[in-house]
Amino acid sequence: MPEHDPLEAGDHVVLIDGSAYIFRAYHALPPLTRSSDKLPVGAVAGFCNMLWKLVRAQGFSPAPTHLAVVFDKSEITFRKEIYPLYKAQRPDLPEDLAPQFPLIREATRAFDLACVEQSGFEADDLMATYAEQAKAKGALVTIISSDKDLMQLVDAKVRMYDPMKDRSIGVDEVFEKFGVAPEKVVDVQSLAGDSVDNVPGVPGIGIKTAAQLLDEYGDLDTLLARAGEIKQTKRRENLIEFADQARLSRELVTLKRDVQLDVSLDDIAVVEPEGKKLIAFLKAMEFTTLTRRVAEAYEIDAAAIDPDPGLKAGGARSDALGEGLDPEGVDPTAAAGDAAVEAGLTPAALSVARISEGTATPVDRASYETVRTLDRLRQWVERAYEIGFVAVDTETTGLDPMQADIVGFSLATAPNEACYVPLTHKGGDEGLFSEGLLPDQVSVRDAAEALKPLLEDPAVLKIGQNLKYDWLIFKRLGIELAPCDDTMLISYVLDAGVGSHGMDALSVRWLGHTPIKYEAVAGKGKSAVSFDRVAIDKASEYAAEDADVTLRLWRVLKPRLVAEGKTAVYETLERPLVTVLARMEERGIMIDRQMLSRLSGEFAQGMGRLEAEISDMAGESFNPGSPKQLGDILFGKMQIPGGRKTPTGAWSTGADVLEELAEQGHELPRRILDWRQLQKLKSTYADALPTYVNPETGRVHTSFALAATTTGRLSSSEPNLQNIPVRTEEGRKIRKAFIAERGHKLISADYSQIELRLLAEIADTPSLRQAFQDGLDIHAMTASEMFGVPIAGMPSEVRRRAKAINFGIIYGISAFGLANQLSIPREEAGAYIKRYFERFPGIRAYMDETRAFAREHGYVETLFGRRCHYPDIAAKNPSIRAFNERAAINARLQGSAADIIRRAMVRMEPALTKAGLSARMLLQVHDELIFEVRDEEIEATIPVVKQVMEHAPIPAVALKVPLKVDARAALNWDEAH
DNA sequence: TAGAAAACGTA
DNA sequence: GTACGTTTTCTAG
Repeated sequence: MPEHDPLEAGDHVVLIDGSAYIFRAYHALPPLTRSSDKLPVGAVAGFCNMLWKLVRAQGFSPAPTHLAVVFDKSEITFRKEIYPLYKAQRPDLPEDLAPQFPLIREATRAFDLACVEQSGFEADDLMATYAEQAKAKGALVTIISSDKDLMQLVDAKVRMYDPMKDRSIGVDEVFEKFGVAPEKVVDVQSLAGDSVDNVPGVPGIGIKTAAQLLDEYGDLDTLLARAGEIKQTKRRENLIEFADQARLSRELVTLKRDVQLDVSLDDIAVVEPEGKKLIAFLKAMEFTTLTRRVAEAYEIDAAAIDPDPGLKAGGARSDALGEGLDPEGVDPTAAAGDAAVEAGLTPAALSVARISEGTATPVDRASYETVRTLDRLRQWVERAYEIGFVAVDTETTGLDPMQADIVGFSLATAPNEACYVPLTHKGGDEGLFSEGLLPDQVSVRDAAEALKPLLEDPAVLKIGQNLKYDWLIFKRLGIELAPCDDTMLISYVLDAGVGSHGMDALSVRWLGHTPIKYEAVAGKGKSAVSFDRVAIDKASEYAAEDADVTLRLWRVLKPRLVAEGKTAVYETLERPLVTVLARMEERGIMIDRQMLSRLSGEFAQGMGRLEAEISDMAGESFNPGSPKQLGDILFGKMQIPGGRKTPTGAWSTGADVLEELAEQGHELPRRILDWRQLQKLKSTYADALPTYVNPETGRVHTSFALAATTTGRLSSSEPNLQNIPVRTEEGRKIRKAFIAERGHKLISADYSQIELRLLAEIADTPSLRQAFQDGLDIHAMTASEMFGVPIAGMPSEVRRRAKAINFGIIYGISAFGLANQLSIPREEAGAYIKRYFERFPGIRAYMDETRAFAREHGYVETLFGRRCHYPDIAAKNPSIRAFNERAAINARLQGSAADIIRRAMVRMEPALTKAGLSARMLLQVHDELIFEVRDEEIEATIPVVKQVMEHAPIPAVALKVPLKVDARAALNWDEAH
């Protein structure tokens, strides 16, 4: 905190009535919207211009030494308590005004000025108190407002200024308005009342009469005491009858001048704004003129400063989905619009407000509680019930949710309101027999029992980061977490392609806060300990912070879903998949370890044979696995021409290079290729897979990542079961080792040509669409169109080229890439592409449109509204730019396909259940689903699976192109595929 | 001993 | 030409 100058005589205190300013500016200034996303910013612009003039002391003397922008806090004030009708008939906020409130607060912070609000009090009371204190110290006060309620404060040292009319309001102007001196203004208002604020006053008495009466009787109390003397009958009767109402009105209109201020007068001393922060804000608002002025004043290059990322245009667009959400698939507690409705804000306004809230309250680790007793835990559970949501995070002994044991968990119910519940932390002594639990911990059994009703209660939303992990941990404790919100997935829906979605990164990005690193509490590398060996106080800070941060992220990110029209994407493609994938991981798949072990031996033998031949041919023994040594042998010692270099300048010994050399008749490269194949199959599959078998289940449980790709595809790891070999005969031996349990078979169901079909759909190419509708061989048909060769009796080489072109199109084709793929000159590849576009002009248009859209918006969207961001799409470097363009073109197709199979997966289990089938979905490999099915249910299951997959786009999107799914059952994955 | 690079498995 | 994850080797610390 900067040092504040104490206020002294002669200082100038400026108080801005923030809320009133917004209303006045909104009505007085022409409407202005931010050009990129039409966010209304008229009042914000006026406000910023005014602040800039104030801090630069332009046309405003003396220069302010202290300044605060004062807001109403939208809560119950003492006035509401004494008179519930007070300000009860305020009209609803205009839709384009509401979002400007939080922005004005942001603007104030950007100017480094104090932003003051205090619950229980209106802005007027706070200003009255500041004015009173300033006056007492001999300072001059200016209140920027035209609210007549503030006129009671005016005197020789306190003036008002109406920013809209640009006029000063002193004692004379107040007299003009009320017909009395400022100190009598309260009495006038008590009599005359105020229809706007619903202050009752005395019927039949307006300002004029009130002033006249007060002139005659002196003050309100005297007047009411002597009301019987008044000649006019009606007026006399009213004054007597409504005397109490007048006194009540006085209580309402009299401003409190003795509020206990949270922010002292000294705290609002003016400091020079930090130019960069201010420019970042102004740029985000797209106020170009003021940005330029500020930049000039500070001699800063505005172009070098990025717009405030939390505030810049995010593109508030409506949902791409026209479908109503499946009623059964949507959680009642998930209604993201609720918060907006409650707060009386539009979704965009709430979103902006929450983004600024994110950085407002610092994380205070001292506020966290370590829960030591079941009683305290029950109180936290009670608290979660009260508010209807709770952030949850588990701490465990490892990273594998199928093996790790719970050590403790944390809960958070509000920012800085978080706790950690240690369960199984262990003591320091390393004795062989005494692995003693530390004292004062709730037992796992008691905790699970206390938590289960809460975590399974459909009325309480559980919030987490990467909840699939915690879901599995709780599942193993007999708890099925529901309903859930996952901050990682919300971030992924909103910002796929922008940074990572890990908690630490999100915290830095949205909360400006760096959480404690896991390594800092548990150590890393050799000295790492499992979490149950971490001291409880350290663990507590770390874990409670995780829950706290998760909750804060949820408050920031969740409203963005509504504001940016991405609720349907989140609700249909992300949220329901958490449990679907968790169950798939939980089931795992069976492998034949004996078969893999035998294969490993075979591969080792083959490698040994090859190694002997290789060293013979090379004339020396070397490591065939070393690209460096191999390069030296091939291109150094053996002087084989035609070598290429890798980007780092080393000899390239990739498969494509070795393949070329082999075709030229060189024997050694062929042997190396064979050796590498065996090496790969042995190390990555035959040897590695058995190490992943879970000792308790005897099966392999992969981990599917939901938020790892830019396009919406899943990824699989530990082990990656999405890259099990299939292309070569040797490789397929590995695949044969994936088997079904006794009495079952594996069903593999895969979409045929789904991305090409989506190309035909999205690029709206009738000839391609027709080909799919007619069930033609699409590559042959392409070849026939391009080269004029009839499909019947087509040479396989012609079809192969057309197939390469079709794939090239999906990948965003370049002549360079196609030439590489087909081993033809670049010119020839270019000619192919040209001819392709002549035959299919719609596809060229599709690619051009996608490029232009991505360039303009920085993202593309799938058929289902999923956004894939490409922040480098406008890079100056042409190869980076071209790469991003190809990726964006591919993303619409790959991403739409990913959306479709996600939809199928979400619907699959209910469809199977409904059909009375027990099939278990085990794996997803991008366009393929693997099931384990009881022998007697195979025939009934296949049509259900096909039906769900082929109709997955309905009803969100009705494709003109049919989707085709091939499904087969067998004892192992190779034969099912 | 950690991280980059090269290589290669899949859709 | 797109999208991934894993393994081994190599290099810098």
